Amino acid sequence: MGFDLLSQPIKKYIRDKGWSELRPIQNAAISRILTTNNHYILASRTASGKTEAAFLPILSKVDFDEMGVQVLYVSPLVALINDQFNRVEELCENLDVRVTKWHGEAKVSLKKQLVKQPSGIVLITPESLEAMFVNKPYQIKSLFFNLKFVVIDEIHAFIGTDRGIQLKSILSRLQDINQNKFRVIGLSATISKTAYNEAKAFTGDIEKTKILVDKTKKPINVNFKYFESESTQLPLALLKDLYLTTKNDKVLIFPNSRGRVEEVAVKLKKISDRVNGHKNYYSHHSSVHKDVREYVEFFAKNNEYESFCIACTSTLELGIDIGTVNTVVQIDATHSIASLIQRVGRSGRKDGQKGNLFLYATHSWALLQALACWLLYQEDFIDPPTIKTKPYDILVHQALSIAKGSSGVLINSLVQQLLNNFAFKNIDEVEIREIISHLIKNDWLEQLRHEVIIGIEGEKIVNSRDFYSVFQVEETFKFQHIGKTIGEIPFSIQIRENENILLAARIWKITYVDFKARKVIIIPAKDGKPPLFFGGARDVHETIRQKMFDIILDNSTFEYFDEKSQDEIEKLRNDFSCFNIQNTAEQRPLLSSEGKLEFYTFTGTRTNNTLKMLFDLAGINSILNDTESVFYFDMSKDEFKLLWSDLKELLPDIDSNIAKVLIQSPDIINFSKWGEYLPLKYQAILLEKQFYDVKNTKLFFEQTFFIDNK
DNA sequence: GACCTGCTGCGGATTG
Repeated sequence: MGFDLLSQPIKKYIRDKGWSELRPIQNAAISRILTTNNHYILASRTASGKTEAAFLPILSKVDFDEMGVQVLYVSPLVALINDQFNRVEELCENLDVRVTKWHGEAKVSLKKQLVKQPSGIVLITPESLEAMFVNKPYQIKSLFFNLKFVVIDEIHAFIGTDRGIQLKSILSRLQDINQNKFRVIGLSATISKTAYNEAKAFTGDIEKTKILVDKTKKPINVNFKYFESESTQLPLALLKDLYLTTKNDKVLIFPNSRGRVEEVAVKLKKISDRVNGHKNYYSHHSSVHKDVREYVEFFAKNNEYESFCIACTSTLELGIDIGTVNTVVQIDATHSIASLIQRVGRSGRKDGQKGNLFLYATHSWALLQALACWLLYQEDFIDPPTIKTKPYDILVHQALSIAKGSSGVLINSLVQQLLNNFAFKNIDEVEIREIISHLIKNDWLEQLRHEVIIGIEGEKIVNSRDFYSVFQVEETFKFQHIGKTIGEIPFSIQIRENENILLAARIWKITYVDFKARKVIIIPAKDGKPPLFFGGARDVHETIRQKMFDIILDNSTFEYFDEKSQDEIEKLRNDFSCFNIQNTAEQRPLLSSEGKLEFYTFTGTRTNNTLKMLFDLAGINSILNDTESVFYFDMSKDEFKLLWSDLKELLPDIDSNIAKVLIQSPDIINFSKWGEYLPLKYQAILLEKQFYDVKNTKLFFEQTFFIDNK
């Protein structure tokens, strides 16, 4: 067993803890990490002891008397670093190892101490690593030349994201300055089989990376409830039911948007006040100030007996420790199965305890989507990540980072560094040279003979505090009450004097707006509106849409449904009963009535985006409602069918068509922070992969047959 | 209706 392989101090730690046995993932990880030289991805559900699974063997194996930092732990969240710092320090209590936090809010004096005498374990974010490469290029070598292990926590949060590509690039650069080769241990929540290779890609050596999976699921009691919504506000009946369901419990509520989070928190609190219930109603999302959020986390973690209710967005989806939660509520569907799994995983964290999940829906398509996600979760299907095979935009960022960090680099050397970087393995030399020339042409880089340095325009970019991250952020207004910041909200028409607004589960009146300093002064009020936010809807994968279609066309009933939920599903089934569908994989309903046409595609968001672009290019007027995956047209079905075959002609030349779209509306590339620094042709490829889905659209054209209504 | 994540280095004022 794993235990026997561990070193004496680690064995003592386990005995002192009184653990009677190790978890399956821990046993597996200990023997593999200690007896092989492979990289590992440890995939298992939340609270299954993954951190210990990685650190017990690593602490047994590594000789911390050696020079240089020995173990680097990378996390997507500062809050997680602060949590894990305490756990790692505890794990090290029988060892003489220095553990250092390194992120934007960590103590500068401790960072300086580490630089002076590099050793032990460092906990860091990808952005702080990026900053080290840019600002401390010489120190990074003395810090990390002798690194033995890199632990990537919550690696699923990096898979299929720009931040993940940045992290890969940084790890590749770290491996280059390492005297040996460090090993990588990735910790992941349950991920899709189709994501395995993508997870392995973080180590730079797919062949030598093995995945250890513990498929054990937490048993969950699930209940679906339906309350039709007739306005933008949540129905009172839903709120009352929600109050009664959760009033004596420790609860997380996920209502999908920041505005809704505030609405839920304030309205439940009001009900609770009226009937003398508990007062522990909180809201937790990115616009609530960090101090307030930390207080909420602290309260949830440290009170044993009191009930509480936190309405939140995906801020509480990742592994921040908030102690015991008994019940999770999801209002309307999650956009993905992965997200549902993460949220479900937050309940019933104690061993042997069942989790409780309530899925409330306010309209039939949300109910259908929630059900589809739940059924796919039961079938162990998880949506595959979207993979950007040619991340030109992140390459631009890394090229600037290397140029800044080296203060002068030979062009050939820069090209080689990018070419050898495993984050960019699908981008070839011709492309890299073309992109570098474009950077030089626009003064982001400057050529001096065979070298490049940062150009005049480039200086503005790399010297900004915003350089280290690869994601976009909106500018926000600070909301302050007697000198205390309550939250930060992006500009909207609501930000004006005498407007009342909900924030941090309280109601406020705006008394003063300072547009120059972006500051808003607020005082408590009695009544107000949820804050407005503008943001894109999130992509839904075609498998979820396919499942939704399958549910509509079969006749199963669900024991975890309330009566109204079953009624709503039956209504949808009835709406589609006018079609004689035999094969749900290939046939799609085309509903015509009096010159109007509805085309139900039941496909993914990006495929719908691509279809929409093709309709636009062909001059066909259409309206897309992605929530219901339906297009509306003002024409007869015969006209449409004729035009449809013409659309196919646009597909072979899709690249130049996408380039046309870009020229017409250059802002469409705004989803990528570094995309605007690319030549147009590379922007088009980025757009094709991230916003559209040409591959699946081609498949859709090949497979799809229309079925008319009777 | 429609999310989230991170942050250097320096100068100058303030405080113990």
